[in-house]
Amino acid sequence: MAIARHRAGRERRPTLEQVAERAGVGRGTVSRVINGSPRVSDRTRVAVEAAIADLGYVPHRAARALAGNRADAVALVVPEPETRLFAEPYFASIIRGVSTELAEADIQLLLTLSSTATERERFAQYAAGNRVDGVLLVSVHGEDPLPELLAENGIPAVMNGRRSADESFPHVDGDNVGGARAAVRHLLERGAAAVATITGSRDMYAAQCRLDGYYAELAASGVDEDEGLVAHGDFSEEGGYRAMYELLGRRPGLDAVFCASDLTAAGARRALREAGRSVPGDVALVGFDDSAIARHMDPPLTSVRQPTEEMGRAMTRALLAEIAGEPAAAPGLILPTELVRRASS
Amino acid sequence: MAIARHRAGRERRPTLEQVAERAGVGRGTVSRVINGSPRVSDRTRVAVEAAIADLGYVPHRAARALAGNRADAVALVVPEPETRLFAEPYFASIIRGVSTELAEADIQLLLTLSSTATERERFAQYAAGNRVDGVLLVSVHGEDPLPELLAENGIPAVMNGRRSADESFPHVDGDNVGGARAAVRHLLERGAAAVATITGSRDMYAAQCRLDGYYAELAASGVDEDEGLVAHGDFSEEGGYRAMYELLGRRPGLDAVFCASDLTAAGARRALREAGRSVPGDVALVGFDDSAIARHMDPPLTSVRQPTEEMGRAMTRALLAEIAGEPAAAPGLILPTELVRRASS
DNA sequence: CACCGATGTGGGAGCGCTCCCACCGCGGCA
DNA sequence: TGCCGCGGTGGGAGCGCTCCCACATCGGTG
Repeated sequence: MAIARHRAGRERRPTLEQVAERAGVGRGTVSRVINGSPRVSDRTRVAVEAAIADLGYVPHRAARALAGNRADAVALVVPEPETRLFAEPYFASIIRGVSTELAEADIQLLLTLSSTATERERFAQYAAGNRVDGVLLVSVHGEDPLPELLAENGIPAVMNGRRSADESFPHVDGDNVGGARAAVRHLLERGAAAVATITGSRDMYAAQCRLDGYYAELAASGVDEDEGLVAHGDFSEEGGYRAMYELLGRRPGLDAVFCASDLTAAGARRALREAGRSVPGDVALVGFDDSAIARHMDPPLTSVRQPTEEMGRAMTRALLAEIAGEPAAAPGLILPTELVRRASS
Repeated sequence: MAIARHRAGRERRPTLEQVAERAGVGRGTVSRVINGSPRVSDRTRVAVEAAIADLGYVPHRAARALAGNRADAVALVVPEPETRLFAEPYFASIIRGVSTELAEADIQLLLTLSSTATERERFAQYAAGNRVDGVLLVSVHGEDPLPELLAENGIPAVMNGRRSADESFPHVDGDNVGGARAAVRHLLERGAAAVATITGSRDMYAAQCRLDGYYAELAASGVDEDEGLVAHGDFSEEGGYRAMYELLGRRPGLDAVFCASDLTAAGARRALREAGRSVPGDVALVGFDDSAIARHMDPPLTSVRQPTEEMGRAMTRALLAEIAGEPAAAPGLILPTELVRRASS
């Protein structure tokens, strides 16, 4: 029901009008100075700036938004079931990237957790209700109606990641294929004879890419594929644990495993320990995401890091461009990943 | 420089006026219905609600804010150097609590990362510029000028944690003393003969509380204090590592350690492993915060969990009450903590 | 010397709401 | 019957901006 009462004792802030009076100019001129219009003489600009400083004037956001038919704010939408995302450095640094980029443009960041599909539809409504200029989407699943809802309503939006190879929605993603290739190449270079992999959820495109990268690197290195070395996980620790046992049962001689996520690697590591295999002595292990777990595993886990902060910045820049009506250069942007070597391989 | 151009193709949303016309009433009446005023007859209310539904009307936030002299938004301020906070489930679930509570009140959440002290002052300016109705503060350090700046400007604010025992600023905190006591009691009950502790940064009040709890529980259990069993860390892994070696040097016979944070415990665990001590066989280990690391340590770490989601909700409720001008019931609120038992003890 | 465009500038007209005052109609009371 | 009070209602006035049109002013041009 929103906020009911006015606060007492909060002094009234100076208005444009007062600045204008003080500077001895008209309202329009002050507005021009504030918005960096070139159509103001230097002398006038200096005088206005002085008045602004004197009065400690700060533009009133709501008034600006109302008059200018914009919000000067963008929303970052996070699926509620995945607030675990917050627990990832991945996400933290995306936010940092978004935040710095927005600060430069003097645009506010609204954080929205949406749980149900209905709530996401409601959000599209709200977004349309002139509350935000654009939307940043994180962790979008295949069935999520939000991207299309936003598109229908003509609300600029950019998502993190892709839902398929030919994603038409504007997006910024890390190079999953390249990261997986680097990981596998690293294992091969270390002399691994049988490199296995534990995949992520099969219905997620990122998991598919990481598997593709695995195959691609093997092919490039002239190593024959062996389906017995591929086990399916679901990005979870438990999935990694089960898949590792599966692999050990099928190919006891394997000496390296590329896991589709750090959590998966943690599960695999547990299974390996139970099975009496040492890491990296018997089996070398590489994960993906470079999350907090990776650094704190025993031994610390080699992992693929995505340029997350830069991804946040890139998403934001793309969104601001879209909002400004600039024609999109490309539907999406793929940023390079990096292998972080630690003791597990 | 804010957003320059208008978007094309975005259909114009219906206004209050149009709803009024459709329902055959005046603007004021529709406004009353929207704001839940009791001074509307049932028949009129029904008619207006029907018109709202027909038109898919959504109030225009900026217009509301401007006319009503409020923002319907609160800011959550996170010190930039501590975006590592994001990587904590602690923080993630505070956000979840804040977010759900705000959603119920239909108030927006603004996320602000502020790095430097100057930037924090600038933020106080902005906050005063009618951008937000209130502010939530996380991870406030002793020298931070922001709380006082906000207070001077009469901006409602609530912080998470305390800077000292007699914190006068409105706050919500977890029961650090109680949590530490529970941890130590647990270790004693398991039969530990010599319970050591590794503290957090000495200049942080939370660290002091956890140490106080350690002493308090020992006293309550009739165990004599032994300064040799207390080593100082700084909440970091490296600090825990060093402190653990210090302890092992001084009291080789210790068989339990209460660590002021999970990260500290991870460092201690590494030192113990190097020293050939098993966990929990030789030494039982307990951490604090119940972070992601705790679950993924080997063995999984017993840790003290704070009711973080509830803390987020409580902070928000307190803030909304303050904004509404309700007299604060108490300067602060302390919520109980809980010991999560795992294999490390 | 009249005319013109390029610069600057002032200020009216809104943006979509909330607030509040005026007003209407009705029942109860003297 | 006349008057008061009150639940309900309409709509004017503004919130602080941006947009844009109108109006200087000034140096070239023909």
